[in-house]
This record gives sequence, structure tokens and C-alpha cells, in this order.
Amino acid sequence: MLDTITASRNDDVIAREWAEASLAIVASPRQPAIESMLQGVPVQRRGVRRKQTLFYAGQPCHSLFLIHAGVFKTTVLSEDGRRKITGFHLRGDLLGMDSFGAPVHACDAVALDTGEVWEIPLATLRDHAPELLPHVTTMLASEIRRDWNWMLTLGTLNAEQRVVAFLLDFAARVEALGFSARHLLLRMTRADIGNFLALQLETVTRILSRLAATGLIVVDGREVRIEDAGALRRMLVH
Amino acid sequence: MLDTITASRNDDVIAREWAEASLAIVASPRQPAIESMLQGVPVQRRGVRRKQTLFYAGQPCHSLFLIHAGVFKTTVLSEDGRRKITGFHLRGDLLGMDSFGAPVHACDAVALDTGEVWEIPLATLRDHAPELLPHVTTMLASEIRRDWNWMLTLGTLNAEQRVVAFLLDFAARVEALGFSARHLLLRMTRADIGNFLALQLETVTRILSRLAATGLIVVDGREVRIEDAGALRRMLVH
DNA sequence: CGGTGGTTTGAATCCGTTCAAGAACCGTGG
DNA sequence: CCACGGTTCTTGAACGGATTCAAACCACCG
Repeated sequence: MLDTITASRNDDVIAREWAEASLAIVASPRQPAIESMLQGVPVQRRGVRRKQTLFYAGQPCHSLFLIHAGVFKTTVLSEDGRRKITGFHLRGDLLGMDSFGAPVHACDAVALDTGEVWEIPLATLRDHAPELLPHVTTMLASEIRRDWNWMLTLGTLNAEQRVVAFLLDFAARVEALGFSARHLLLRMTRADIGNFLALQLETVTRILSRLAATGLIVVDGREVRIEDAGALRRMLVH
Repeated sequence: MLDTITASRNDDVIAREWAEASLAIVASPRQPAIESMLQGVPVQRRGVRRKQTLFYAGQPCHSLFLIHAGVFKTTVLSEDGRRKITGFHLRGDLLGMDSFGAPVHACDAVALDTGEVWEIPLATLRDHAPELLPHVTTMLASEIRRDWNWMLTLGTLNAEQRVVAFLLDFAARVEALGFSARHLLLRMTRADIGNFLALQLETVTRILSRLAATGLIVVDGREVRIEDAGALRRMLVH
């Protein structure tokens, strides 16, 4: 993957171009920018149904998957069966990157509702869009920074603050996709949220009820309306 | 070499080569893989003292730093002052990767004792060793997998198990560098360990005392001798 | 020496978990 | 259409593991 090489061009030239491209890219907020870069690249569009697994950890990985619609979760699993959700993913996110340089996938990717992904075989990436590779590197780096931020959140905030952080993060992400930041439709269960935030599902429920009781949000099942984003944000200030 | 593949070779061959290359990186023997790849690359050797900060979050980043000696910690900081250690780093680890594609560093890097780093300006990387960039991508991906594993550990194990996981991880890493896996010299404080594991320093102290009381380890300040690695490993099975 | 940073241990407290039970929801099939 | 079983969500009460607060100890160093 990291090879990109056609017979006519030599390694040094390719590598230098790659380096320049990487250095030129500045951290960009989330956007389906990748989608527009795939002009002329033959991708395989693939519909997925709720609860369908896109790929399993341990499976050979030969493609990246660009989310075009739907919400996904990725999970890691320990030998003794402990499972942890490592993230929720929306349109524009790239699934499978984390296995770069590895022969098999490191996580499971599961659709939380019906959706569509664009499958990009690594061979296609290499042959048709090698200029995209630096972007993958950049996205990997920003994934690390995102993970670190969640580590910070989980490691230093209490249960209530974690749930609030989750809601605000989700709101910001759907807003960046052009949807309302006020009306959230959580596609995941309370158990999923709890797993991600290192809390029990009962704790998540209780906290949502409490927030609703104080009027900061309105909860109706998986629909959450944010009534006072400012107050929520202030709760995160330690 | 990951980047010498021509279009004529099929995925299987490529995948196998990746696997071999990545395994070679992960299972680095005494001589860290990256170090030997820097033959002929003009790096700047730089000594650091205990508690010295290599770079701060927010600083413009124009170099990677390869650890040649010493132990470092990287930390992220929230706006309201919460700080979290994102990792401890040994010889062969590359610091600053996570800022790839970003104009400034995302974390602080602090030396826990005297050490030496090889500073590799990004410009140098581009001009003298562009073939190293794919390795950076691979290392970024494996950093993500490492982070996910710690998320799993912190999210699903109790305090005692986390401390045990920390000790075993540290032991495995120093062993991979050619040192004894039995005699650990923890360079970080109890507060550092606690911060990394999302525990209070008193909890870390108590657990080390308890493990010592049951004879699984011997503790003398920052020196820890592992007496029964098997029993420790068994404690991690949920 | 006193001072500082780090470690250890105890006792009381509290936050989130655990266990339990019931309600609401949803797709499926009779 | 409603009955059904399974999943998800909600709420209560009791419990317990980790935190918090406090005090003492130690090593090191200016």
C-alpha cells in the first residue's frame, strides 16, 4: 500500500512527492473531503443493514471503507472476551485505516443502522489514487489525537461529565455534516454508550434522566434534544 | 522495503510482505529498526536531562524525535487544565508522529531521566529518507492499536488488573530492548502511573504493596522485581 | 540541617456498580 | 389485527471499590 509505484517512476520521486504532499496538508476539520478526491477512482458501493458487520478483527484486510451513509461502531476484543467500542463513525470517516501495515484487521466494524460504504481496495488506492496516501497518514494522526482526547475525558471526568462530553461531541459531528446540532438521533444503545464511556448502561440512563430533569436536554428514547448547550459545556470545566 | 512493489504483483504477495515488514518493526530486537534505517541521514543528536521538555503542545512542529536512550512521557492537556499521560516511551520509539499533517504538536514530551534523542527535521526526512515515510504511517497505525488496547484495559479492568497490565507491558517492552523482564526500573512516579491508568497515586501504591505482600513482586521504591509473571498474567483473565 | 518531592498507610466517604424488577418498544408470525 | 418473545430502557436499593483527606516517613539535595 505504501508502495504506489508504477514501473515508470522511481522510488525517490514518488516518495518525495508523497513527503511534500503530507507536509502541505494542514489539519482539517471533518468533512467528506475524501469523497470528492475519489473522482474517477473505481470504488465499490456497498449497502449495509443494521447490525451487519463490515469486517471482523483478524480478517485479512485489503480495502478501506469510506462511510457514505449510516453510523458505524468499531470494537476491539481481548482474548478473554472483554470488548470495547473504540469509536462511533459517521459519513466521511474511513474505516480500516488502523490496520495499515498489518495483514489483518484490528477491530470489528458494525453498522448501527442501514447505510452505505464505498469500498476502496488497497490495490485500487495504489493504482488509481496514490496521491491519497498522505491523506490517510494525516487521518491516522488525527485519529490518534482524537483517541487521546477521549482518554483524557475518560481518565479525568466523572460519569455525568463523560455523558455530556459524548453528547456535545456527537452534536458537533452531525452539525459538521450539515445536520442540526440540537436534534440528535443516537443510533447506538445505552449499553454501547456506556461501553464507550467506561460506564454501566444504567449509569448512562440515570444521567440522561437527570439531565432531562434539570431541563438541559429532552430525552425520548434515542432522540435527544439539546436545550442548553452552553450549560452543558460549562459542566465540562473542571 | 515496503515501497518496491510493482503493479505486476498481486495482493497476496504484497500483504505477506507487509506482514513481514510490520512484524520486523514490532518485534524489534536490540537495534531498533528505525535506527538502522537512518544510515546516512543527517540527524541531530541531542541530550536531554531529567524533567526536560522536548517539545510542548501548541509549538510548531518541524521534527520527529527518535529516542536513542532514556524514558519519556507524552501528555495532553485540556483547556481547563486537566492533564493525561498518553504514553511512556522507550528507545526506538518515535516522538512527534501524532502531529503529522498538523502545524503544531498535540502533546508535551518530557524526559523522565537523562537520555538522548535523534532529531530528524521533517525537511531532512523529505530530502534524505523519503522511503521512511511509509514506515511512519505504519507506526502511526500501530500506535492507534496500542491506544485502543489501553482503552480496553482501562475500560474493562479494575485497579489491580490495570497495575498488573502496566507492569507486564513495561516488562515486555524492556525485554524487547534486550534487558531483563524481571528487574524493572520504573522511571516514572506513582502519580504518573496513576495518571496513565486513571487511578489515584495512593491506589497505585496500595496495589503494589498488596502484590508485594502476596509475593508476586518485590518492590523497593521504583525498582520492581517480578517474581511470578505467570500468576500476574492469570490475574488479567477476566 | 531544614526543605522539598515522592511514597506509604489508615479511616471515612462517596460515586458508580450490582442486583432486581418492571415498563416500553419492536419485529415477527399466527 | 393482536399476541408474542426478545431486546432495550428505566428506576430503586444496597453494596463496595476507589477516592479523598490526613498524617507520617523517607531520600535526596541545596
